[in-house]
Amino acid sequence: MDTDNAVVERLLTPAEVATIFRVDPKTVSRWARSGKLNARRTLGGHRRYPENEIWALLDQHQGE
Amino acid sequence: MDTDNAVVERLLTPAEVATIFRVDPKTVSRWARSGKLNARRTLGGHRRYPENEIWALLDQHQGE
DNA sequence: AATCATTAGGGTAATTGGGGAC
DNA sequence: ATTGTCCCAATTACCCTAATGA
Repeated sequence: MDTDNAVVERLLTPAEVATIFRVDPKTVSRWARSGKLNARRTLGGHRRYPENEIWALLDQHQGE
Repeated sequence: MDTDNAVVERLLTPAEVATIFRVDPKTVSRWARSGKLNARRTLGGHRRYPENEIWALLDQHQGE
């Protein structure tokens, strides 16, 4: 298994992003819908968020 | 000289697909059973997924 | 042959999306 | 203007056993 260990962007669930920012998961969805947050979709329509983007946004809003 | 380098579709295991979409392997099985995902079968009945299709679906559901 | 991780099933909790409203 | 909460339907996660894969 794992024939080709390509670097795939790791995705976070809405709940995980919500925990990181200390907000409600619904708020995370609002961010995504308003374009503030980039998101992939599962085939069922649930959102998955690129981990590196989340951390980048966290750092970016530091010290404000 | 590339005598017999036919383009063979690379197959991914359920666990690999699950990792890519950040879902449970069972969810991938449900996608296959509902026709959302194309799948081949091992002789024992386990599913294998064409890699190309997986990446295409992941990219396709980008945005919004 | 024997071990151990993975998968297919099926059932039942938990999460998520969407919509609007407060 | 942003966030949290409530509702509902759909999707997904976790539980188990038996079979397959390696």
